[in-house]
Amino acid sequence: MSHTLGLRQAQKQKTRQALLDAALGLLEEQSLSSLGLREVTRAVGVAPTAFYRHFRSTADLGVELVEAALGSLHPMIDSTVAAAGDSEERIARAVDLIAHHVDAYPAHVRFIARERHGGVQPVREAIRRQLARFAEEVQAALAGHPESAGWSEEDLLMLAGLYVDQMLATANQFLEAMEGPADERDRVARSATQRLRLISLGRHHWKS
Amino acid sequence: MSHTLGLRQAQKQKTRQALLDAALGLLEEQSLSSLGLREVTRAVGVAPTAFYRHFRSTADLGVELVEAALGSLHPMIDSTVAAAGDSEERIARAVDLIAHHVDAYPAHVRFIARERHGGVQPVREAIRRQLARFAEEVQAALAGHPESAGWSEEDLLMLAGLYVDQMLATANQFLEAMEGPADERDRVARSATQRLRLISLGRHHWKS
DNA sequence: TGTACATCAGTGAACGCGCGTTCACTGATGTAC
DNA sequence: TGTACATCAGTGAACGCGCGTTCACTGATGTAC
Repeated sequence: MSHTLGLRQAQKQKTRQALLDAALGLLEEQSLSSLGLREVTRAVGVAPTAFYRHFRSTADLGVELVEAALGSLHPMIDSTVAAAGDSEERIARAVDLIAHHVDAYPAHVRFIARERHGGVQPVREAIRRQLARFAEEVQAALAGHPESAGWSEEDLLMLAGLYVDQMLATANQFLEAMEGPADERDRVARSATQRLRLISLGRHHWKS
Repeated sequence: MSHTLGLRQAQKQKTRQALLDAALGLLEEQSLSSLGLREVTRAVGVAPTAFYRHFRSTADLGVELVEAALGSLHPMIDSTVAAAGDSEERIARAVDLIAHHVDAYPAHVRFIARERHGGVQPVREAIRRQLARFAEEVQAALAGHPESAGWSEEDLLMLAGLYVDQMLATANQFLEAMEGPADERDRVARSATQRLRLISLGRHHWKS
């Protein structure tokens, strides 16, 4: 390692992370636009004023949460869209990957769903940017498939956007299923698989 | 007409509607979970306590807004899914209908997008119920098509859900396009049309 | 290693403000005769 | 039509409370020599 953080910096990072974690927890039951700075500091156990050492406002904190929730997700694309195997294998892998991601990070998934169209403009913008990046990356990965021969750039981006929307819709359905009966999860997985199969079918018969 | 409302009842309805309208306006820039009762009454010009003559809470008002935003939309299904014409004609009509609806009721569309995954549980529930009804109605309409021969109930509902999600996604894209350059609207219309074409293609090659 | 000074993450008191909710009220509308 | 009483949508004062933000502070950590 090139440089260890000083004690002071390390402690600051720890508090900062605690604020982010506490906020994410509180956001499971409300929207960012009603999240109070004092709520967050109270949950962490620091003075309200300590908040300002890390964030300008709760909106600012929200933008950071977007990065935490979506920033690390980009490598997932290669392991699905650009992976080996036929359509059916890729679909199974994608649905499985989404299910596991929702299990591992339910609060992140809920946060993105909630704030994508939420009341805080900078956060909406940050999510929109990240999702646009996802769409472009999926587009690039799709371009590598032999099935994409003859497709225009525009239509490939259309298909990529459709896939990204499906990814989010499926993640939300898994999330909602967590609060219902146990077999609801399987139902969601089956339905999501069928949706992707139908899209895949449409793709293979596109302008051919 | 069978009975005219008394003056008192008529005036009460008028105030009630003014509260709903004012709330919808305020919700263009924030989430329901941060909407204050006093904000709403201030916008209307009545005393804060007057609010309680009409709603228990802002969450209660939100549920009423869901009915206002989605309740009147059910007849739209017949004029698209169950209408005459081939796939291409139905797709053009659907995209056009969505575009006009967003132009006519932008605040309703924004409200539904924002609160579908928002921080107020009873409102989320109300939206979920309405969308489930839409999906069932689309399913029933799809069942009337000759192309649906051989489809299982489950797969028809899957397809119906896909269409409902597309409807919402497209409405949101039109809404976002209203804040951008004028040609963005056309781009959204074209992309939505292509998405529906691809889904339609997949549908026609399903298990055949 | 020790000393003197600088930095800065977190503190705690204080502020003015708007919130949701309660309560007894007013006065126009509705109803019974 | 007129009178006496009931209803009830909207009022306005009052309450306790938590909010975001300011400010000067403290004391542990960091740095220069």
